[in-house]
Amino acid sequence: MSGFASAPPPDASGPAPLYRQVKDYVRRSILAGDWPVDHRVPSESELVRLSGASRMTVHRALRELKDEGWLRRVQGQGTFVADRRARLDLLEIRNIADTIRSRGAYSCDVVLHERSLAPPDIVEELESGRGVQLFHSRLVHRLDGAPFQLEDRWVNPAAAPDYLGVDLTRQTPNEYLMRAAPLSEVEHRLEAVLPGPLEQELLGIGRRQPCLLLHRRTWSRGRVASRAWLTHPGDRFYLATRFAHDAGLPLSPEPEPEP
Amino acid sequence: MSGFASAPPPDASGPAPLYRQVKDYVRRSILAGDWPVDHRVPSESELVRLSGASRMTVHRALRELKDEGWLRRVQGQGTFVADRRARLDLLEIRNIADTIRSRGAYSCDVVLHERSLAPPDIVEELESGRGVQLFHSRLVHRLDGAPFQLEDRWVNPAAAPDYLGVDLTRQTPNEYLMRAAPLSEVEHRLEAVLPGPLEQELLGIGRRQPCLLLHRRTWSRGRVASRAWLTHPGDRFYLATRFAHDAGLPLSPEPEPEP
DNA sequence: CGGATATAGTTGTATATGTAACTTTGGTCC
DNA sequence: GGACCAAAGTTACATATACAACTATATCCG
Repeated sequence: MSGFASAPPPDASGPAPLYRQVKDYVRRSILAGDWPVDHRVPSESELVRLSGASRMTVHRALRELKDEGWLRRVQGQGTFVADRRARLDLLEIRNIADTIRSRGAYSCDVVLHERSLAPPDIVEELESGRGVQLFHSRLVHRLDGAPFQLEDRWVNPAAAPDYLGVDLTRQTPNEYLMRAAPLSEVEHRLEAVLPGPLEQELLGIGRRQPCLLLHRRTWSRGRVASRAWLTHPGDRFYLATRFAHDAGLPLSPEPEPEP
Repeated sequence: MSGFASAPPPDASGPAPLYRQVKDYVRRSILAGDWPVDHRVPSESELVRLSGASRMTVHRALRELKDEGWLRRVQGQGTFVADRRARLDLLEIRNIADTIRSRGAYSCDVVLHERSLAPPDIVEELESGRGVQLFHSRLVHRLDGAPFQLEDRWVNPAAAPDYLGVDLTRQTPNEYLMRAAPLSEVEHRLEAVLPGPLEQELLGIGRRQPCLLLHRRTWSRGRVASRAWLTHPGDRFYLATRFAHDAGLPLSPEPEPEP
């Protein structure tokens, strides 16, 4: 076997770090279906042998995959493929590209990117004048090639006049807008839906697959800058975050015996 | 300064690992407000001096904090406190019960409220011993009489021994637990699902009605206190946050007059 | 057979060390 | 003054090594 370094980094920024190669190898094996849930992943020493990396490097790769919800590790026992209903953060509003990149290779299809006349309800939500043409884009964000999120967005030309000139494959709408139209306010609404046929096809999902739909509206300089629908298959993991409160513990009652 | 090891592990399972102590120190400094956004965090070598740990250990702590969104690191430059404002939504998810009350008359049916032997996966999630009986409750929260949310919850007796004696029609599980087992940490996971027949009946919804399913796990005093499934018909509003950014203020053109 | 014990294999943490890449700063030279 | 270069300080990656903690299995002994 061994398929290390078989997927060179899509970007040309030199070879990926070793730990990353090991991660990719394991992740690919899972995504390809070679290792089903609860399958026992080669041990650290085994992967050392397979990859040629040191144990610390292999350990780091596996630890990060565990933290990201791909693996389940049991001390004294081994490493296993985790149940994929595990976490992925959607509601973390940082841009989708970073979220995906932290878990695999990011890519996207630009299905639509044009100026067009919006239906009345959109016009109303964007609080723009009637008859004004708006920018409209639709993207499929992909993780390791598989559809991950469908983004349908209307943009207010008054807030981001250059939107049509942006290469959305190099910069997500969110990334561009954050720069071009500094965010002043955001509104979110979350919903569970059964998508229509078009969305089903773009996302590559079945008819009975429920999805999370995140409605999002952003303001900039007192104007509505954009209105987006972010659709996300609901069986592939979801938002998870863990928030520590510090439980009211004293902040530093005991100084430090500094040598 | 120095407040290392000031927050002893809430659980009594021995001292926290070193890298964890360093993480906690940095996180505490941020949460306490000592280090504002863009504040420059002590360098690795500085933290080595302060903590007594090795550089690798300090490096791991900072790297994980970066991965978790607390820090921003720039090679050749330093480590800075990241801007987490855009992630506030996560915190908003906490008070769902209050959300229900704010919309109308609240009532609930207690479908189940007992001590019972939990299936293995639940036991694992609650991190309780095998063979230990746990508390189990299932409620239908109603808004103006109509089913609004289905709550299925397992409670750790070690964290809330009196749970069975609580009148859940007068006090929601969440309300009781907040008092009885002070919250130290929360984990959420969100999912879109098509509920099974039982849930459909309890919620009074149709076969093709997708729902939002919020997984929730709470910690108290170092223990997992409870694990809950909150099911919510997806055609009703679920989460709506609007978050203002202090639009008028410049984005800190002058970050930090660091001596 | 049953139980205690030793052993091998696994993951978790920690350190010491080295190299590479990047940024800022300061100085030198023209 | 301007361009170039060197040095210091920073983060990033990788390795070798060691020990600790935990699990499962095999073995020995009564």
